Amino acid sequence: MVKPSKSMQPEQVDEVALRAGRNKKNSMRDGSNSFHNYMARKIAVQRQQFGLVLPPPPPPKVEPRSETQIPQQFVPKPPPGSPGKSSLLKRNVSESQQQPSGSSPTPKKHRAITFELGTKPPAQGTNGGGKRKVSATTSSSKARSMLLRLGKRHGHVQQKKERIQQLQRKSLESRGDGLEQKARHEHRKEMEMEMDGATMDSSFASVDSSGFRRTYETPRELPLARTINDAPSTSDPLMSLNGSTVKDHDTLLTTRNVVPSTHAQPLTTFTDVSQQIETSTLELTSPSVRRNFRPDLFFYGIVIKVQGFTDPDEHTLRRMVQKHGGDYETYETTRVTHIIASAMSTAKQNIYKNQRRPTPVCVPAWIVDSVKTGVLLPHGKYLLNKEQNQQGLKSMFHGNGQPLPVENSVPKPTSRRQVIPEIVKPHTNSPSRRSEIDVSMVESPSTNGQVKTIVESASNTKDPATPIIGSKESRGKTNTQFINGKIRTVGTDPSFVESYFKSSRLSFIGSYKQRVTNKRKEFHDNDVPLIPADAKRFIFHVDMDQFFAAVVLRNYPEFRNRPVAISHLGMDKGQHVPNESHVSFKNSTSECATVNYEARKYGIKKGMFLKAAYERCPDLIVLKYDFEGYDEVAQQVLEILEAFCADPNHPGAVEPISCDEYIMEVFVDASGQDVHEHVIALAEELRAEIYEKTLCTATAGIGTNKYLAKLACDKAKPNGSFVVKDHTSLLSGKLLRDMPGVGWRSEPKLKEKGLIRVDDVWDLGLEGKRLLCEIMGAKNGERMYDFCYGRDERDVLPNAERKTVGAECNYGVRFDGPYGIDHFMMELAKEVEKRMSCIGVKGCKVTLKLKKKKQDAKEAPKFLGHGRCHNLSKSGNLKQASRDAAVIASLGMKLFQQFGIRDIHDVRGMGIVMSNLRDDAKDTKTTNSGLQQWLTNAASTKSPDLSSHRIREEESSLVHDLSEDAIIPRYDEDSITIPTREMAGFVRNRNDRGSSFYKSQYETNPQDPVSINPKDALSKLSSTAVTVHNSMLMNEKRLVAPFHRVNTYIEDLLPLKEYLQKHEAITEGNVLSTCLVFFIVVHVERPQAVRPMIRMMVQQQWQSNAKTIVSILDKINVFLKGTKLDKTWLLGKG
DNA sequence: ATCCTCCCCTAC
DNA sequence: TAAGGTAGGGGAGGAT
Ligand SMILES: Nc1ccn([C@H]2C[C@H](O)[C@@H](COP(=O)(O)OP(=O)(O)OP(=O)(O)O)O2)c(=O)n1
Ligand SMILES: [Mg+2]
Ligand SMILES: [Mg+2]
Ligand SMILES: [Mg+2]
Repeated sequence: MVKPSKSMQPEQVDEVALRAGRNKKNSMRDGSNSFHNYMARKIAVQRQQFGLVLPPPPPPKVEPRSETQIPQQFVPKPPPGSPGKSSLLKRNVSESQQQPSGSSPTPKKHRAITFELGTKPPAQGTNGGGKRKVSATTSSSKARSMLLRLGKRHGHVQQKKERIQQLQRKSLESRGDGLEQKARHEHRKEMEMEMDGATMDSSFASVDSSGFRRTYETPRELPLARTINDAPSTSDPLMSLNGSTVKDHDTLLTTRNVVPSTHAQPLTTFTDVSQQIETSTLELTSPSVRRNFRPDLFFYGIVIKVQGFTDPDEHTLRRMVQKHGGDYETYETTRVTHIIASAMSTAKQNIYKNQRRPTPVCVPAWIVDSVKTGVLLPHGKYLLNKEQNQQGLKSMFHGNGQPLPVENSVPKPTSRRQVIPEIVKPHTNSPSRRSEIDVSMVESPSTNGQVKTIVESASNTKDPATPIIGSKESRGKTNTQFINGKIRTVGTDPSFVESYFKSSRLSFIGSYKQRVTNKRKEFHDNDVPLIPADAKRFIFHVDMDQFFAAVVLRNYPEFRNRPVAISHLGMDKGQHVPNESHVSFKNSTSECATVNYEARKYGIKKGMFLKAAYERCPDLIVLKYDFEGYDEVAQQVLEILEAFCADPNHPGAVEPISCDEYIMEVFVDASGQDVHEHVIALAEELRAEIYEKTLCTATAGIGTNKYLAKLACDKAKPNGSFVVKDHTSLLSGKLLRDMPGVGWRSEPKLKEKGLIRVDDVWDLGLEGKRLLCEIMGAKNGERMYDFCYGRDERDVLPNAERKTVGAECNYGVRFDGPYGIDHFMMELAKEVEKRMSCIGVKGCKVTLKLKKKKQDAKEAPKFLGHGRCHNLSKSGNLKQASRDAAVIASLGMKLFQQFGIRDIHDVRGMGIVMSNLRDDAKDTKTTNSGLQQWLTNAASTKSPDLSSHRIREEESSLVHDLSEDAIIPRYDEDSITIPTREMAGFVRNRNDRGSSFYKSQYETNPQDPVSINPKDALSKLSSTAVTVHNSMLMNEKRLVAPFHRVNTYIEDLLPLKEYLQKHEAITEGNVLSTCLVFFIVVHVERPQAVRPMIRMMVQQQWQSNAKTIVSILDKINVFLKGTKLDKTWLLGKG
């Protein structure tokens, strides 16, 4: 059994094992002692200096089930025998003991490792399929020792292979009966869909549009044996007909996003020229440059290496290139796209020429002229010894080999300008103009035949605007149920939509997160204390128990131990005796939002129809929603958590997930004895406070990442807390269905391939990963695979930027009254307008969502539900950002007509979603530049909101200046040998998308040693900061980098830094200045998270390197014009 | 290669 | 009779 050794993080074990195969050959060969030593020390150093990012030290051998079970005197325990913690625990244990048939008796972990060793495709290389290359580096030496320890297990490889074949056979077989299985699944689906008919018992109804969406949870026990009368045909003639209609409209009304003219950035005088020229010189430019996002970064995607003596010198060239978005390498790496040289021997030139993808060798004038012109000039005419190289290179790099006019150097823009419009015009201008909707168009034009159908079907009400409300009131049954003798629907009740949103629980929980984030923004209360430098990072996942029920039950203590469901049919507030309305439950398709744990014993699930719940438990107590109560409790909980995070003893940040769920990132002092006990104590403190203040119980799960925290929370539920010490035992037996990202659609697909539990993925190793990617998609598959090994790199984002605002209504949509589509549309638009003005945004893009009844669909199983529908959507753009309901509705109607709906009664739901949002404040914002804000905010430890900031030119200049200053070599000439090219950073970064366009195939082994000048090494360190900077600008289109990404880069640099320091090739001062620049230059999502690193360095270095620090600060202060940053800022308060 | 549109899926 | 929303991630496929 491979146990994490003392020096190894438990979480890293799997990673090491995973990478062992990849690095096996090299690491076996790598005998470099210093390298090995370095690696051994790396963890310790990392923890010391950047400790906040690492998982906790290995626990001292953990019993799988010895998790902390804190006594819960202060909260009511679930009633004895309830399916609470103990029984959940039991279930988990039994699951974990279950071995999938055919699995070997070897402990799972071993099997996973040996498998990977045996099956790793050798060609994968160091890039690791998007994995961080640091980890690969980190792993290699550890992997080596690991391999030694594992050596004896090589015999298992063969065994493993047989096992794989066996499994493959199995999966083939199951594919055979997979047909049947699939058919069965389809069958079930159809059955559910057919529950349209009142004939079906619809305990499990709740099926959506395409009949597929279930709103109840974990419907696993759904009986499969039921039958239906007829299987509806899968094709829908009406639909295809409509499809073609839509297409026709499409060509007429195609809408295309057009960058408004106001979008152009204030740039050099070359701006417009450059945009045009870039279009015409595509073959020379990275695709990204084609975007007019930042035309001044015309070197983006270009990576130069300067060879020999040049004029201007290497340094100047580097600066020029980086300033305009390009990059620079001191040595030849795979990233290099162009060699810059004034002279070169023929032999050397031939080397470049004979590469599989020749690297062009250009004269420095290419850079100089490009900068002068402000555009990326074709390098063709700047090739060194042009005549010699022209043939080969031209065909390589110039597509159709169009000869580049020699006189096409500097003043060419003018002559080009005449040519380009002919090419550009038809592509961008005309179609867009046609499609844009004029904002001034406010009148609803939609009174054509189609829409009029509505009115036809209307009852003969003369004045639909003033319906006689409650004419049936005298009957006394319901005051609000009927209107003019008809059931309230979108068609009969003019304010149906408005009141609907007030009563919809799903609308409530769906909009909660945005509501609360918005509220929090107003408070500006993000004063987060500094994080201790030696802090350890934990994620707390806090989820309220049976939330909707718990809140309501505060007013009904007598029902606490009775089965309770929350539904609209619940008894009135204040009423404490269940009335005889039980009879009405028997047929009710009202949904139970949640049920308490007592009711869950009966098998009642969240989202179940009331009639199904009642069937399972006739004693069920049904209570009404209390939305205000939910908001109130949610706010109390949030306040408690935020206060907790503001405590300097354990600072952190809260990300709201929903009204009853929060994720906290907490930095905990790890110097104490038992960290795990410590965090559990913290969690219990929190839970006690939550209960005291809200009388509702919460559950807390703690882990080193989001997934593990969630896992812990699931395990601890209800009313408990749990910290993950050994994630392997926790993951063992875990159903994949219970993983985030796996819902009711994916579950059967996974099952079909034999993937049911995490163990199944373990058994299959990389084959399992392949399957996951195949079923779940590349990204999700990869993520799930990582989850299976307890890995999760998702960042905690307390203030995620909102991208869309929408409102939809798929309930009660029947046009059986005076009000038609246009009214419905306007109601939705008004709702959207309301929501947009709440947060102060406008939008450019309008998306109309439509539910259209399937032709063969019967009446919906749910009362006034939508039944089986086609889900359609169509979008169009406004010329100018707007939130005006009339404008939105107008475009909405246009889009609606494009659907070509024949019968208005087929419409079962509609929604409007606005995107391409722009902040109202944007226009008036003439405040500090982003970098100024960042620095100032960092000084006051407030979280800046720069999420949509675009960097200005002077900011880039500062970045580049600082990065240059960081280079203070100690020895100018001596070179030093770095054990591997990889460590020296000579490997393409996974995020380097820009250079892939050229991907020079200069073959090198990343594990080869390489000799470099320390000065260049440092230059590499600081230029990485610039690389991040440029990459954020071009790829993310925003200034602020996610924390974990920055961390990745830091980790990338660590080995090199360490090595150089160890060999005294650089001074501490060098490192300090470089790192300082790095942190200052790279704008991180939450500056308070990186501040401890800065603090740490400054504290250590102040004595010996005050001069360096002061000079950096001076530069910043000049930039800030007034705001004074001094040592105190770097060191933090006190 | 990248963008855009339309769609599916998931979570609460 | 009841209130099946909301927002984001991601993929396929076509246009550029
Ligand atoms: N299909 C669903 C799922 C949830 N909710 C609402 C009611 C829940 O109370 C609340 C929170 O969802 P949870 O999944 O956290 O469920 P509970 O808090 O009710 O129970 P648990 O103790 O399992 O967390 O969201 C809902 O209305 N409909
Ligand atoms: Mg909950
Ligand atoms: Mg929850
Ligand atoms: Mg799941």
